Amino acid sequence: MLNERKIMVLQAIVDDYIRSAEPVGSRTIARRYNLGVSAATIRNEMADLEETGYIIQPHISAGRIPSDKGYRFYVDVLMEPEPIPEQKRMEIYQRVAAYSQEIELLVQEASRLLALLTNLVAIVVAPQIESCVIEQIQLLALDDNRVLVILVLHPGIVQNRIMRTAVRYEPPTLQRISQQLTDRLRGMTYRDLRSGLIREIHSEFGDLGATILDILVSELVDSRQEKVFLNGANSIFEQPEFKDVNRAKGFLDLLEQKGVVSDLINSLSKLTGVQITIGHENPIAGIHECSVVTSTYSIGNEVMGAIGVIGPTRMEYANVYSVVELIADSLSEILTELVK
Amino acid sequence: MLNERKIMVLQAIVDDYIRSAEPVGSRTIARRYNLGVSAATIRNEMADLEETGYIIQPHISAGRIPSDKGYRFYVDVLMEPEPIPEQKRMEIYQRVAAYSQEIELLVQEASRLLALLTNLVAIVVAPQIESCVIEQIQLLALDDNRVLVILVLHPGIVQNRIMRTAVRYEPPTLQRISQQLTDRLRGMTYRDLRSGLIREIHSEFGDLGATILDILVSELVDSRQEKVFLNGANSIFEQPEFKDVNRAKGFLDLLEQKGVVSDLINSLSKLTGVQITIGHENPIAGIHECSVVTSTYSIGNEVMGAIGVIGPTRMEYANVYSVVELIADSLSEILTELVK
DNA sequence: TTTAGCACTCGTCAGCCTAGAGTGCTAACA
DNA sequence: TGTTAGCACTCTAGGCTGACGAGTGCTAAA
Repeated sequence: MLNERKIMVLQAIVDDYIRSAEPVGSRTIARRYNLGVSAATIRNEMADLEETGYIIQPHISAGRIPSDKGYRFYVDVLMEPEPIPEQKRMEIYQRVAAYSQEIELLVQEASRLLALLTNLVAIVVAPQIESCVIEQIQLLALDDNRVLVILVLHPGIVQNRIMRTAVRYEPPTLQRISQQLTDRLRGMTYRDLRSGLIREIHSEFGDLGATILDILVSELVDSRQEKVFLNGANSIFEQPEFKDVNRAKGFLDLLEQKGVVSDLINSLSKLTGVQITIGHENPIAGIHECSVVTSTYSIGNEVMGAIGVIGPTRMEYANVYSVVELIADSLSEILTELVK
Repeated sequence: MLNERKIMVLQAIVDDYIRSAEPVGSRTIARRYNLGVSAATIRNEMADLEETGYIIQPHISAGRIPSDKGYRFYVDVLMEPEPIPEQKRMEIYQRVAAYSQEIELLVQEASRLLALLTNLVAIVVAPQIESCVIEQIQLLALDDNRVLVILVLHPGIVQNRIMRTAVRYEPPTLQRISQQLTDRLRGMTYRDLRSGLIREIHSEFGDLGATILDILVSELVDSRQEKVFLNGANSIFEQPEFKDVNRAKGFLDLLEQKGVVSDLINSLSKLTGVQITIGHENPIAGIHECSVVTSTYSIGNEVMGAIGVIGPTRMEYANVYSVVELIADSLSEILTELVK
């Protein structure tokens, strides 16, 4: 469909536009990229490219910019992921690894780094405790009327909650109940807990045990809404497409609605590896002029969450691709190592 | 110094400017606020007010806007905190209280609410664990080479960290060490731990105990940098003073440097009650055109952190004052109740 | 002391113009 | 048949201008 020269012209347009954010004219291409033909010839090719939908003319006397279809072709066919030098790879890995005491901090740092390296808005969905396996439940007497409930989930996630009690519970009692609960629930996931099973188990325990089960389930309600972190929201002001305040504000407001972002990320990260979604390919209206680059991160073989960036369709795909991939991989590696 | 009428004129200027964000002219005042005198008279008064520094003329043929000194007078003398209807007070209290399972969530929610109600950027400094008293230390075997260290601090703050060990520790051993550490450290603060004391204690314990002490101290390093939450950063775009993208970006970038904000808040919240700092009164260059309204929140009688908003000097002081006060009070009340 | 009137100063905005970039078309050329 | 040069045309960005309106300070009269 596209002959050699058309492809070269398209590539020149995409490259130039990504760099300059200005519509690219035929003369610019002829001058800057020496394709061996004159501007007039390039004009003809551009007319064809426009007719087949790869490029767009914002107004009649302007240069051309890539369409979503043009970017898609670029990403699928032309783009070569920009290699990241080994030293830089190490640096990034180290910097993320420095936060490996706590999973949430780790993920946050990955997000921050991602924003920094791409100059885009970084989005990270924290590990989803829904599908984590319960490892241990421990109760701890704090004083006469407070008990600390500690829940340890498989890949090293610890959650706790303080519970009020009417009477004092002695350590041996708590120890016994801890053991009972652990024996009964070990190996289950949060998801299992929610599925009616809870009611069945409820009766097996005394008052305290039942109350704790309730706490676990209500905890679950919190965890249902995934934790999403945004980073580098400010950096979008560097992009000329957001020089208009209202547009920038609209975009940020949209991202602020956390449900929106996690839906987006989840819908995109069904597949493994780096996914690129361009403009109107995005399921959410309102970001039809944005592209999203995501990947998932895992512990062992299990996908734990997603990470990605969002920015204008005009973004440095080759670089962003590599960075997202690298950070997702680093994260997986560190997390896997962590729970080994 | 200021006679009755000058005060009325000043009040009119401040009120009108806060509302409209446009320089206020003498005719506007004469028309809108019926002071019983003509525009010309008001002009004379305004000339005097300008000479004594209460108002400023942005350019020669414009109306007047309040200076920092003008706002200061307004805040100290003229302003009456805007009463919040009982029903709304309840609503706010309830909404914050809904998150009382966990202190950090609670504080976050207060911040979110503050941003929502004031349309400004809300800043909250989370409880400072530095000055919290250690209540209990508990060790829990997770598996052959991981031990969970749980630290319970006095006002209901729980921290945990997973520790790698070379060998397996049996529950009784861990129980014994937990008890030893708790006995020895109970009643101390993080701050105490840092102060050389640690080395002294170090030798009293075996390998594991010493390692755990180290973890507590390194935990401390993290906690040193206070947790600061920003909320509602987007809302500043609604303020006309930030209609310029670069200015807005500069402001947000400044706030992003978390050290800056916590220094700011700390320096302002030495005193109890609501503090208002206007324009150049602020210690930080870069926000000389902003005002900051802060208050502290406490558990019992001990100040735990600070909460506040930052926005352009032109802000609805009366309303913001009341809201900040209410939320700080609610927070204190809920937290105090929580640890009782 | 207050007020009306007047001359004066600016900032804003619409309208106009120009320079520059870019196009499509046509005709000539290889 | 594909390529190129030339040309007329279109459109935007940006600068300039002049009218308008808001606002002031000053003066003189009440």
